[in-house]
Amino acid sequence: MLALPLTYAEFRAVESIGLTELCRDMLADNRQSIQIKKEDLAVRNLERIVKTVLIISQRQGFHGMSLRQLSQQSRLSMGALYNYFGSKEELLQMIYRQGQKQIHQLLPAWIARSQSAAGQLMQAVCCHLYLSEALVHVFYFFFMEGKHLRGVDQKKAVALERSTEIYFEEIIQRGMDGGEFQAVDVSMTASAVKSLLQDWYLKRYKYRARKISVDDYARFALSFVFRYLGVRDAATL
Amino acid sequence: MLALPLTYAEFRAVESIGLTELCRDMLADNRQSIQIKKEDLAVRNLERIVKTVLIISQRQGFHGMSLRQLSQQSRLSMGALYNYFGSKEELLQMIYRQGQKQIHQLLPAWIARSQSAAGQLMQAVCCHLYLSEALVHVFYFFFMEGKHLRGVDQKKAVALERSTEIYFEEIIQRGMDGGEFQAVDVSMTASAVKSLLQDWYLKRYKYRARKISVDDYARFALSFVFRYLGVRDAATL
DNA sequence: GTCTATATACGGATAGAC
DNA sequence: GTCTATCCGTATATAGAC
Repeated sequence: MLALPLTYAEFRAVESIGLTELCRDMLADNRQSIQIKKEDLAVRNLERIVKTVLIISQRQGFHGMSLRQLSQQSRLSMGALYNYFGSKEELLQMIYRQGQKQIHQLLPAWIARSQSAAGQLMQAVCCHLYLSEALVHVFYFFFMEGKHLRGVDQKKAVALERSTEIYFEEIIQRGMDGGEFQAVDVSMTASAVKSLLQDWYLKRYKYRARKISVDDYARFALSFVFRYLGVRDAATL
Repeated sequence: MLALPLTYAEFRAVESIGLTELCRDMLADNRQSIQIKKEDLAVRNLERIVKTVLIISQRQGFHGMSLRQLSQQSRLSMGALYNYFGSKEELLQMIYRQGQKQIHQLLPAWIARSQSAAGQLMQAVCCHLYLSEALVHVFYFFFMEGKHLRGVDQKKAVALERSTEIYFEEIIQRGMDGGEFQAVDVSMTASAVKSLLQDWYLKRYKYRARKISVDDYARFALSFVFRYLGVRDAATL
């Protein structure tokens, strides 16, 4: 049995990640366009809004969600909503940009905590899975709605997708160069790893139904990839 | 280098799969609700409609597509459109149901062409990849819009997803029982295979940019999985 | 700060001319 | 069979009362 460098519980104890924190940052980054003065109130309402957006979008897509529906389910009037964003499109962008920041901040930091390529791969896989677990709805939203963004935001979404893949490419390449991993197609392997990680939040309902925890999944994904990379006794890493 | 049981070119030569064929079937299955008498004309227009729906939906989602937009881009008037479907919702269902039929018909037939578990796994992976290559836009549409279906169709979508996974579970289980594969978690492994197959049509742009052909991808995916299953010389299969 | 009421545009859908 | 014109509901967004 492969030993994880850190469990989800440990991760959560160290990093404070969640919708509340996300919304606090969101408020800070959009202070000029959000009218509300009282900090607490603003964060609380913003969280209600974002949470509702994520839930409705998961079922109907962001396009399919009307602001009336959002207003009813978040129990904020139409007028009140417009104190928090200028337009429906802007709301989409706000959520999107905030989520992107999280990944950019966390992933490299956690990778740096290990020296060996195998260790870094474990850190990266765990960090990505745990982050997507803490913010499942956000990640799911990203995947489904990212394609509907336009202009600059569209480019940023593609760039984010690419940049996380590059982290994996670099680790795999370093592992091959250092003799830890056997020779493989680096970009294809990184791509496969990414697809496994995405499956976790795209098929959340499935894994929940089967009572697979994120720790279970991390162990499985890592052993799957390590075997391909020819890492014999991943158990002792 | 792993030898594929069949290439994409060979697959296409045997099976006639494409949007035209899909639309011909679609017309046959909805003969009562489609007003148009002339067979050829109906198929041609239906294909224009479906093709346009898939393109617009890929960018904006089905919800985000207005029928006016569909009318303009397909160069059929609003009135004409309504000769081919009764409502926007019905159009979605028509496309969805037709695509489902394809998978249910093809996958089991191709799997049956091989005896060994390893052989069946190759057949299943190739068939799934080639089918999704022939109908990329349809598969992409399925994944993105399947979540927005309601009622019976929602259930059917989940059932389809599950049924293809079961094909893989069965093959892997049989391979383990027969000693061809080493012991693994069957459901997790099948799930991982499925996620690799989905990546092909979900990230089509990426692989096209990198000039990875579907044959390349099939070889990679199979070698990745075979190594996990402990199949030593997949090259000679 | 939050609400209700409303302006304005756009959505799906249909009727009826050609 | 196809088109144009139009109905009518609902969408986003805003103004102004409280």
